[in-house]
Amino acid sequence: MTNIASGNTLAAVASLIGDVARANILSALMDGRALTAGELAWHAGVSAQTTSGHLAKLTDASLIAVEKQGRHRYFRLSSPDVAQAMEALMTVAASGPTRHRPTGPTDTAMRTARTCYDHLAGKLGIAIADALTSKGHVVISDGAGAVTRKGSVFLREFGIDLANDTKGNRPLCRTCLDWSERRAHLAGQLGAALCIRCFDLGWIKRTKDSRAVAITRSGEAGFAKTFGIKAFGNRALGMS
Amino acid sequence: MTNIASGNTLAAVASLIGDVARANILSALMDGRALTAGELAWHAGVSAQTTSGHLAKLTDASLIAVEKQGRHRYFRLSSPDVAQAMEALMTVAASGPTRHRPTGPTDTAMRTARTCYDHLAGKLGIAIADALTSKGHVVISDGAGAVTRKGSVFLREFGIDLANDTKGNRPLCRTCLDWSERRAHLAGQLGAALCIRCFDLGWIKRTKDSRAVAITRSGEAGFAKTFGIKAFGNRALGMS
DNA sequence: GCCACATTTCGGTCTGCACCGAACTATCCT
DNA sequence: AGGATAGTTCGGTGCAGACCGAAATGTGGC
Repeated sequence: MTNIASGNTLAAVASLIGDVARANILSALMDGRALTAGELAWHAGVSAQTTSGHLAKLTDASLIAVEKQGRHRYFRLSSPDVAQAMEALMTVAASGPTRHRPTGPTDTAMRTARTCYDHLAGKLGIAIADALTSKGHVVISDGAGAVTRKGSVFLREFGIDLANDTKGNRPLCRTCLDWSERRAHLAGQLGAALCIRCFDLGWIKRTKDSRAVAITRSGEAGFAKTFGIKAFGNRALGMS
Repeated sequence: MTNIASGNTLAAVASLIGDVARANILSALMDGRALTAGELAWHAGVSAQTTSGHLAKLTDASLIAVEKQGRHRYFRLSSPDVAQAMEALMTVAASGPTRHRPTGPTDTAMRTARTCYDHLAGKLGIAIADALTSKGHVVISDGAGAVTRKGSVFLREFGIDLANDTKGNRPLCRTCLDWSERRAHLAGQLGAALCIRCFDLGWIKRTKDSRAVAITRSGEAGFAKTFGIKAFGNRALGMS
């Protein structure tokens, strides 16, 4: 019983995430959007009353934030910190002993391409990271990434302009360990910008009731042409 | 109830961390060392029998790993992933609504300087990161850090040699958000190397029963001379 | 004003599990 | 061998909290 401060409230937070219904709620919010209590009840798999209680607890602890809009209440993750904690827990969960992990259709879609709070993850996210790395546009090591000079030019052409710092150092970005692939993909400013750009270009579309994203026809062409990534959909995702 | 895979086992892991006794156990292991079941029982604040049960659960889930040595069983965190998840949870806990966070003497020591798995955290960790940043030895942004060319030279002189990658890109390092200071400090390869070097130089020493580290007399002189960090101990930590 | 829908509050049930006392196994020491 | 120390297993107790039914509050549409 050394430090009360860390052990105590740390347990409280983990305990909140440690309930299946609440974990499902938080997972559903992992794409960064805000959902209503009703939608979250559906995701949680429990009744509306029970969900209400869960949402109150999560809000109290500031894991999620509310915004009232008419007769709906929209809930979202209160900060990227929460998303990062969730991702870290998923990584631990995925690296643990392989329980019978049911690989349903939704699961397959999730593994192919999904949003991870504000950036892309899954096979697509990793393929993009690999493509940028192998062409020398970004350098990744030790859980971090940096955009090279060459990369800055490439990204600007693609429609992304990242701010250099005052001394002209190349912009850095966070990497995020993918729980499904156990590989690093791009998060941080760059990851968010890439994700937004792909949505804007119509290369990917959100799917209903899931964080999985679908790759459109033009997306298939675009990813192949710009990043050299081919073979989407049900087939394995690879690079040229 | 969309994805069973993520929601399910994620909750199991979080639930394990979400018990006060187990959270204390994991916290005690956060300095990367291996402790015996008895020591962990003391940290957990519960009886040996109860602790044994907790340790079995944590081991089953691969959150911790055991090593038998005579009549002792040494437990340690099974991977840096677990440490990262813990750190992420602490960050969320610290950013939440300020409960009466008891600021005892141990707590003060923890805030001043402590190990965070394999690197330094607390005021000291941040002061080092600040010092290296302000002198242009490392660049930090977006949850990542990079060592500059100038920084490589400085570190080599200090006794740390980090491997450049094949293309001669400067080594990157992970940063870790400090739950007590809400600032970034250096983790990853660089953070670990710095920590080891400071121990080797005798600038810091481990304290009994805590992750807090004590700054030695020679450490005070060394940190001031090499990094320009002054005013340790009970006084506030600052930079010249 | 009235109905439909979204969400919360209340009350009560029931399960899960953290906890300890006591007894048991294993290892080291002399 | 005998005693001490480290750790586990077993059995029983008690509390916390997740869950739902029913009813209340709030909000928008007609």
